[in-house]
Amino acid sequence: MRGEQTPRLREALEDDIVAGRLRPGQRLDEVSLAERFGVSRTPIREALIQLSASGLVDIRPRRGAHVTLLGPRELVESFELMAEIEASCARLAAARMSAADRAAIAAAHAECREAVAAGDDAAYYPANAVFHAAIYAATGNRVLGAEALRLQRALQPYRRLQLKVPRRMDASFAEHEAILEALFAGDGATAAERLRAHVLVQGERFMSLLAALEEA
Amino acid sequence: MRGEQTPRLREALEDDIVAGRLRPGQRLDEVSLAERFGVSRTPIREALIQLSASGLVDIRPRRGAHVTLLGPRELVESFELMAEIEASCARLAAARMSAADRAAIAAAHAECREAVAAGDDAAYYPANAVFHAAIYAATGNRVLGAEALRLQRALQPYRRLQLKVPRRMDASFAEHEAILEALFAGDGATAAERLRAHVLVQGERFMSLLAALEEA
DNA sequence: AGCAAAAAATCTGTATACATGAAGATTGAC
DNA sequence: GTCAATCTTCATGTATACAGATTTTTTGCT
Repeated sequence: MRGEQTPRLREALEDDIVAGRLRPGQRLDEVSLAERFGVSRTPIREALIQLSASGLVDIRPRRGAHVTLLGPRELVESFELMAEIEASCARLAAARMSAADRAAIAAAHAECREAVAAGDDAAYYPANAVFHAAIYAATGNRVLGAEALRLQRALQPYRRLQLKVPRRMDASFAEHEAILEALFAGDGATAAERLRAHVLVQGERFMSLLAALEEA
Repeated sequence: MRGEQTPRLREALEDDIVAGRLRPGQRLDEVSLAERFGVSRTPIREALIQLSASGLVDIRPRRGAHVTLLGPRELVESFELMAEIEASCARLAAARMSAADRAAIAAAHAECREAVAAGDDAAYYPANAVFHAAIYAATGNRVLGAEALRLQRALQPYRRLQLKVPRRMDASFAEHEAILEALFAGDGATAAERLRAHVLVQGERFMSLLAALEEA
């Protein structure tokens, strides 16, 4: 066949993981996946290796590939890294964003507002991701932006759970508003601090949820 | 054979790239590499994919693998990302480092001092890397630390050139001293700012060098 | 009936084979 | 002599084959 299998497979698997159709910890059998996608094991294997590198899949020698299941410690550390990177994005975006960047952020924020007004969790979820991504893009630094996006996707499966926390959506939107205010005022330091806290609180709330779940 | 080839190959190739034996832009022919290491193309291919994910190798469809050659823009952006991450490390390390972490940083700094005293570029180079790595480790955040190390290695091939700038070693060491002072005083904000500047200046100096080279 | 040990089945890791697309060489024309 | 087009060669991408290891199942013993 023509040389287009591996990227397609990687994207398909990535979508499955990020969207939650494949859950953290689940085994990824090469033969089954090969049959499912109608290809041989080779491109499946290559796609899994790539996903392993971006953190979505965990491959251990002779034990196969599994959807990454972060332990409590790694989860806290990952959210902290995310918070630091997003804070950097905010600081740089405040200093550099173009009019188009500003418009994109405002548009994403409006999307979030609509979801909140409608009380629609399912709609807030992607709108939130777009809002954050718009800030990454506004830094003008594509390497930094790509890194932020990679982390965002790696943590997506875990955020899913946490959004079920009551009233989280409203609190999240209020935080967005404060971030946006500082950002548009050109106050990078404040925007960075608020965005850092916004991300960190997600990690903390998730940990609380995790602790509660483990009690049961 | 036993399942130990791919990791070994990845490390060998990574060493070759980071140490400069394989230069940015150089082609990585799968068949030649397979012959050189006495294995088939399969594990070579898997190692290359992994290196591609960590940024050391660039694979383009039907065009083969090459040692990553960052363009001017990507280089500036990568150094900026590195600067942001290292600044975060400094801030967190100042707040959290243990006595052992402090000792490790001090030891690495002493190594750097010896290299400077001896005027030994070749020795300063790895000692500098260890000094920075000690700060990453002192954050207590392994995910963050791993990310910082990954970037450090990806940029290593470019730093090599830049260390040839006259008197850069002395300036670098002086900056280390200022960073260490703030760090040991528990002043995370100052340590972060100094480390950020320390990394950024490397990127800028490199760009000047690059511009000078392109003139010739 | 429960547990342990051995055998069978299965899956991973590596090697090899083959086809398609790309790069280079050679030949022909201007 | 130079440029272009075609053909040849070669490398990548995918498929398939095979060996070793791991896991599961089955069987025998307590």
